[in-house]
Amino acid sequence: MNDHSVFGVPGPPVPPGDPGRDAAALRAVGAGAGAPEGRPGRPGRRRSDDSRRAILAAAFEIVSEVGYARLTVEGIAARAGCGKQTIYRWWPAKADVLLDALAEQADLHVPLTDTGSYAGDLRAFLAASFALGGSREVAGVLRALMAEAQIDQDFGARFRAAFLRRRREALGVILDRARTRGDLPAAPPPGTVADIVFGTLWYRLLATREPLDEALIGDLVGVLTAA
Amino acid sequence: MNDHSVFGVPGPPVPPGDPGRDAAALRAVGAGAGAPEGRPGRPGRRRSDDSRRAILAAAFEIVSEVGYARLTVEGIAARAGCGKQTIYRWWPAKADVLLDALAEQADLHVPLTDTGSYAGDLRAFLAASFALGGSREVAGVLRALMAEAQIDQDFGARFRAAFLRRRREALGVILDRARTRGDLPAAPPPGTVADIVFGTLWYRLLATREPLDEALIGDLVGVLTAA
Amino acid sequence: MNDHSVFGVPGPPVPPGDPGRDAAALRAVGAGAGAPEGRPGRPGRRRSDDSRRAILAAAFEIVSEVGYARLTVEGIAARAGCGKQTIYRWWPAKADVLLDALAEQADLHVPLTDTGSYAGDLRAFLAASFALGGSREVAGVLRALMAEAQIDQDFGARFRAAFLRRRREALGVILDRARTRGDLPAAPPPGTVADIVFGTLWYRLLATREPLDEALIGDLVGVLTAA
Amino acid sequence: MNDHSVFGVPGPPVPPGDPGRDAAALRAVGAGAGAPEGRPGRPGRRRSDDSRRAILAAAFEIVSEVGYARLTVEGIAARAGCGKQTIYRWWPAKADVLLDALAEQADLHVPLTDTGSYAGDLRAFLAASFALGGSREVAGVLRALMAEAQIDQDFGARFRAAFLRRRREALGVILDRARTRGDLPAAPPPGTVADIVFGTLWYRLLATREPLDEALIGDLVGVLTAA
DNA sequence: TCTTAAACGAGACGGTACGTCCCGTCTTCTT
DNA sequence: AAGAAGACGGGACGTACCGTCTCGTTTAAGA
Repeated sequence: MNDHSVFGVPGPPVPPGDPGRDAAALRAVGAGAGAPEGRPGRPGRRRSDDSRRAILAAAFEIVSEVGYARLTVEGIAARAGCGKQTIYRWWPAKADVLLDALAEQADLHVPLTDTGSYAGDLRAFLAASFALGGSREVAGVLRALMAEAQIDQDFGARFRAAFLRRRREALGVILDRARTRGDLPAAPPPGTVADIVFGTLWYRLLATREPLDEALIGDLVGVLTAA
Repeated sequence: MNDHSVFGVPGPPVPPGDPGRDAAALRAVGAGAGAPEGRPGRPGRRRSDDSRRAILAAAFEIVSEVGYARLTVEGIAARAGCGKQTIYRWWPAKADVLLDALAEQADLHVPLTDTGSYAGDLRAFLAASFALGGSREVAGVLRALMAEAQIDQDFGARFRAAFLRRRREALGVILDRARTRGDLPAAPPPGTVADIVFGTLWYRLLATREPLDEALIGDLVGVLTAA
Repeated sequence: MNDHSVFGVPGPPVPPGDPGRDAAALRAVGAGAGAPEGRPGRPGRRRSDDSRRAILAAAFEIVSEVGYARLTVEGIAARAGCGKQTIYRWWPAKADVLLDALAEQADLHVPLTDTGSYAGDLRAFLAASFALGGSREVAGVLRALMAEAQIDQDFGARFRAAFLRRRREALGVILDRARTRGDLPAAPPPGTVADIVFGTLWYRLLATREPLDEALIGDLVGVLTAA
Repeated sequence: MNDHSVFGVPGPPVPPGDPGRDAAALRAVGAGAGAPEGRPGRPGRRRSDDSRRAILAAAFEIVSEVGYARLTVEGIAARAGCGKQTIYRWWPAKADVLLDALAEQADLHVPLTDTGSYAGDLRAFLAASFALGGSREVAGVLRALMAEAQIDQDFGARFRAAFLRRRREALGVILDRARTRGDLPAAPPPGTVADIVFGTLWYRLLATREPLDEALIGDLVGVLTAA
């Protein structure tokens, strides 16, 4: 397997053991995006996949049209044609809806194809990451999620676990491979490489809002393969 | 002059020529932190400096105690013992209050002492910047401001102009000096150096929330002086 | 049927045919006092009758204690233990709340018993009307409503339709009966009789604030049955 | 002297004895309309008559244009080109400004010419009173004043003393003359006559808002001279 | 087939904060 | 001392959403 899925990798969508109170929270991150099957052997109506998709689409559209500040749960429900409770039942906060919507709308898969060299792998990884931010809508959602992660501590934890950490793990695969191969520079250490790579990327997105272009990829690869 | 003030450098706080309608909005960013002098030769009660300071202190305290999500204009007014209108009169949004509060509470001056080498200058710059983020309260405010800058477009523009750009300009002084001195590496270009430096810094603050430590300074300086 | 209810006479409180968009506004005047039944066969939580009653009671109490000038929607909500929106959802203005509270608290029914003579009917009508104004609280509410009707044009129209007109209609029944019976004086015409009767009553209430006593009843009946 | 001035009759406009704290309140009612002379032998700037007139005119215009609900002290000051303090210095409430504005704008003098008969005097009195209410603007102001008198107890007392009582006194002159002359009916007593006359008049103004026409005069005179 | 249980749409609920308006007071400089 | 100007502390407005709580309805699983 060459690809690394951002969401949904580690386990089955629904924890089979305990459909308890916190199940929604767990499901909502990384798994809410998956199939909406409630545990099979249970009475009662099943989760509506139509609603789920309508909600994600509505959230993505609204945030694209009017921005995160004007994204409200009531607005999502109205556009999706569902009740508010249906949203609160499955996602703990509107940012989680957006996180799932991102996974639904954008291709978050990072190619981890072995290009034969650390520089090549890095270049491919950066190109794919930059492509993501190339979409105005996706960039807006990413900015909103990172912002909300600062404001809502709980969502921050979920965002780190479900999104940021997986990107770092993906980069980790490349670094492992380079170490095995023997063309990984001694410095800086892998953790710092990740900080520099993702830091630069996010800084462009959040602070300068300049496009993520080819030149930057060259510069970053240059800096990280120099020593 | 060796120091570079983050706020208030380029010009006098109050535009001397035209005390026009939008002066309040202008003053509120980066200059609202300055003295609250309405032009003296004008009728009418003067802006209360007591209130101004009470508001900034209240904002900083509240955000330190309960976080940005629970910082409200009403809460600031209540703690500062002033009316809400007094806040709205001088700051366009609560984030602007916080931006001024930051300038009031934290030492935002960056030392630009010439240490004799690019590496030394960079090391000093990073140490001072990291020291800022070392305070739990200041780090919290910085996170909140960057978050709000993503959510409120107008504040984003003010935040970039009043804060982010000035930090880049400070770093620019170091890079200029290195170029003159002749020990600036050919790559990466200055703009990318800034992206990498600030990107890494902010990424630690926003994403990993790991402490900004000595090791990271060494790694960054190493990477940027290698080529 | 001998009695003439001030509110709710012409039809059932809730128009059975069409529960349209403006139903709330209609219900709020003269019918808001009735049962709070949203049509049963509708989804969604029903209107809370506890809240409705608590709001009316709170409004009446506050206005009795501190006067109409210090009656605020926020105060009503606080005392009633409900949200402000619950008030705004069902009444267009605080005066309408008070109008319903009046109907809830005071006996606004006017006895139209046939006493056998115009003078007797009139005397009974006046006695019942005066009794209303005899309560300090009810008199205060009536003054406030008439005042608000002057200041808020829209409420004025509702007040006339829901209160003033119905009183006139009640008096009209007496006049009709007298005409049929043949003991109605030729002059003045019925409309003027109503103007004189209600005018004198309201003038005492609003302008002189003297008690509405037996002597005045005698004088009025005397004047109107003289010719 | 045949005429009876509504305002300013009983005494000199400025109480000569004590220019104390409450002087403004006293002067403001019925006397604020008079000459704006501060006590002559006093240092300091004299009261500006320009401002006084500008304020009264502004108040009358605003209330005519947008109604009493939207009449604010700030609005008056802005249109009059004066400071708010200048209003608060001379009038205790905006309704008092309006009361003075009414006296300034409308002819409130009631003709007490002796027509030779009670019926004739009454007819002339009513015609003059009805003429007042014929102006849309003046009617609006009267409605607002009576409304405010219900809501603000203190203004109510001033309004009764400065306006309502004087109208009653004017009618009292007619009644006295009729008694002397011998053509005053035994019933109803003078107080009730005033209640009926003014009650009917105000009721038309406040409640039915129908025009005050000739027919009503005839009916009233008929009723009151019948017995 | 009937019962039970869950999810659904709808929408009212108690509540918090918003940003605005205006109050009446308090400086400040000018007349 | 009064005037224009205008900032001040304060209170209420009417609105927007929050997250929760009924409602009647729909859909499934188990009896």
